[in-house]
Amino acid sequence: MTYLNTPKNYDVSDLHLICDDCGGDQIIETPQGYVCKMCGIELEVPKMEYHRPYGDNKLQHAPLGRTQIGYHFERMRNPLSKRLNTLSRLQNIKDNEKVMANITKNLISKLSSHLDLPRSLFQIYFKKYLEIRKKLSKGTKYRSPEKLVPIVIYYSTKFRNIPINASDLLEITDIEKKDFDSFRLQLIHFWPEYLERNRKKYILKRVMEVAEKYKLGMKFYSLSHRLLEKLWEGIKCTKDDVVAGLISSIVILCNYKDTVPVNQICTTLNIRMSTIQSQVRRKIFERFQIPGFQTLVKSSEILHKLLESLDILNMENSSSNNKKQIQISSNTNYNNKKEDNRNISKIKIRDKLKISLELIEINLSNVKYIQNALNNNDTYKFALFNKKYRKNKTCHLLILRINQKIKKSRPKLEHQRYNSFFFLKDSKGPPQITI
DNA sequence: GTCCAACCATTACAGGTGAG
DNA sequence: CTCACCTGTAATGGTTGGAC
Repeated sequence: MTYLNTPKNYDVSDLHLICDDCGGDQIIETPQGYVCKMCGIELEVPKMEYHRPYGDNKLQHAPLGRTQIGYHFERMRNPLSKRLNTLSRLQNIKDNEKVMANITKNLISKLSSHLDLPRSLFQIYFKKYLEIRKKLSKGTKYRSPEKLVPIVIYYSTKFRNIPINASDLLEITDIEKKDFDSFRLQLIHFWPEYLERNRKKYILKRVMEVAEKYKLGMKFYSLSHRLLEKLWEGIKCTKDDVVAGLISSIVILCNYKDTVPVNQICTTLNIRMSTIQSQVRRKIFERFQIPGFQTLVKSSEILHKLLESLDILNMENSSSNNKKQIQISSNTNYNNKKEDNRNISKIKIRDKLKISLELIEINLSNVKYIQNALNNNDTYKFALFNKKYRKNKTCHLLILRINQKIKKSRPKLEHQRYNSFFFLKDSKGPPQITI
């Protein structure tokens, strides 16, 4: 490759350039380089920028920005070189935190623009980054912007119910998936409010994305919404995208089977269809003890019957007319709030499936699941807190006895959310509650 | 109308990962 | 070490469209 040092006031023809492609000598100069007039090809010969020639008897000064105090040899020859060195060293001293802040800002900008995230979130990311970094002790690996920024961006975005794809994020960052995942457990210490985020809102946003992409309309959305509300307690213990995929797939299989393949929905939500299949098998069929599960698609008719029995498909009767709300009057009303009444709701799964089961949902506020020697395989035990607890440090004990017939299908309790849970019973008699 | 290849959806299963 | 959960992928099945 030939490098040309082209002085001012020269003619391109003086350079005797020849086109690499057609061999023509009609070459013109453009801002991008030399171009053949005949075939329009840009020549491989690079166009070099010309500046004034170097004069070793002059100091090179940059006109703007930081002062450039000559080259090394020039400085050495200068009688004031020691002073220049000192000044140069002083000028280069920078506050480390400022340097890190700049790196962080650049990284946030880069990742946000790659993922098309709203520009308005920039300051939120930066503040959250500083907040978490402050809590991390020096020397910890997550203090570096390369690791902390992706984590902050991911969780801050999800916290605001804006969909974000973790694998896309990981692709353009330096953090390993292993580190990214392991910080999830630590996140609770630095950001306990994250656990309180509105997951349902995020999931419904994902469902809305599916509805818009495949033009399924608002009916699809409202069916999914109702299904989510009815099954929430049983299906919530997994990733948000999986829950969104699960309810979308069930509604698709029941009402839109010929419109969109389930596989497409899963691809849109970045999950595997096999995941949805196992979710349906365990969380719908095994949970409700419905026999006859073959595969996801082949079981669509049974799912349709289930949705009918849950009164989800009947949009006209959308009011909860078959949902019994039972208020338990109690003098343990904490802070005199209406919401603190204990609600017991029953949803009957009708005989279309010939299953005589009832799904009991009990929402309890100010309770704590007791995990100690008091527990055995036959009961759940909860502590009910009230005003008395504050004064006397005493509380009521709520014991829920599990019906022996369905003991095998005892649902797993999530240790983080005690105040609402489901269990199944057969149709004979009410659940036994001892207070 | 039939055949066949290409493509896509679905199913089945092995394997990775992390919690207990 | 076991189990639950999820992912990745090969195998299988079904559909579509072009050639004859």
